[in-house]
Amino acid sequence: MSSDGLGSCGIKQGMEGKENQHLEPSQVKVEEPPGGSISQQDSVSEWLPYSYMAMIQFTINSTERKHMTLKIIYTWIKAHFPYFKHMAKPGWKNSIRRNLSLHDMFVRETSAKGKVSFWTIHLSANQYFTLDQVSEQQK
Amino acid sequence: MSSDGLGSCGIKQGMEGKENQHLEPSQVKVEEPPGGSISQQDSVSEWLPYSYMAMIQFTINSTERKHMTLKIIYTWIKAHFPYFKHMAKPGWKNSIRRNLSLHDMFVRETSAKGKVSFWTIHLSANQYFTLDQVSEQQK
DNA sequence: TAAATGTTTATAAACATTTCC
DNA sequence: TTGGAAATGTTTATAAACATT
Ligand SMILES: [Mg+2]
Ligand SMILES: [Mg+2]
Repeated sequence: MSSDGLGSCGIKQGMEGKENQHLEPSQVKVEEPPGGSISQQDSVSEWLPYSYMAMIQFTINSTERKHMTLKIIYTWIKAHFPYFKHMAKPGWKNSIRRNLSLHDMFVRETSAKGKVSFWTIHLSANQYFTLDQVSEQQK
Repeated sequence: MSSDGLGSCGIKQGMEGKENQHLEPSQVKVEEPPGGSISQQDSVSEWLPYSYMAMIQFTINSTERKHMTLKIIYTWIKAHFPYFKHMAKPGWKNSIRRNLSLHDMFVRETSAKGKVSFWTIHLSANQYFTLDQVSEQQK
């Protein structure tokens, strides 16, 4: 029982609406690769791989200075989780912004000259989790 | 501009689903009173009258000891807001529980003998708003 | 003025814990 | 007393309204 709160979030995406609960197989498997069955990569990308809170921690902690603009957070997450290239709902950026605001651990700071704002992780809350660390634990 | 965060929440209920966006008038006005047009009371009850956070504050602050069990919170809210007699979605109790957990201002305490748990408002956060006070301001 | 960014609330749901029958 | 059902409690996702930059 890991208690770091960074496990996979377990919520299946893409067919949660009432109108989609009885999809035909043809509607489920779109663009199956010609090679054969669906790859592990694609299978995994059907799921939100971690909570947004966890993914934002991985993202910000991936940099030396532990701070990042919103735009770069979007970019990093899309680059590191296949889910956001194919399956993510259009609201995923909304969800990231909502998590940044909601959780006290994420703190917005403004650059010395003003203008640019960076998201950081509250010092006393940061356990410096990174995606590499957590992926390692799952082996 | 009131800044107490207790204003009406402004979210219209009952036809937000895609499948309900173009209701016929006959579906909108059910059980119109024989007297004529819809009464002010009924009109108001179509709307969530305050945020759940505000309503829970009114509820707990209505008692001398400023604490209340979940069951009584349900009862008080249903008794004081017509919305919860007619229009509320089935998930309204879920929303109350979620708000109690989510907001730090609501604190669960256990009775001396154990067993019963009461919800209270964090002392430093309680502004002792009551429904009467806020209704008065709207006149 | 428009788009991007930031904040807050509602709703549904998964899941855990506690209490009741 | 105990086992299962119901109630209670916690957390996350998603959509949306709205404010600010
Ligand atoms: Mg924050
Ligand atoms: Mg609380």
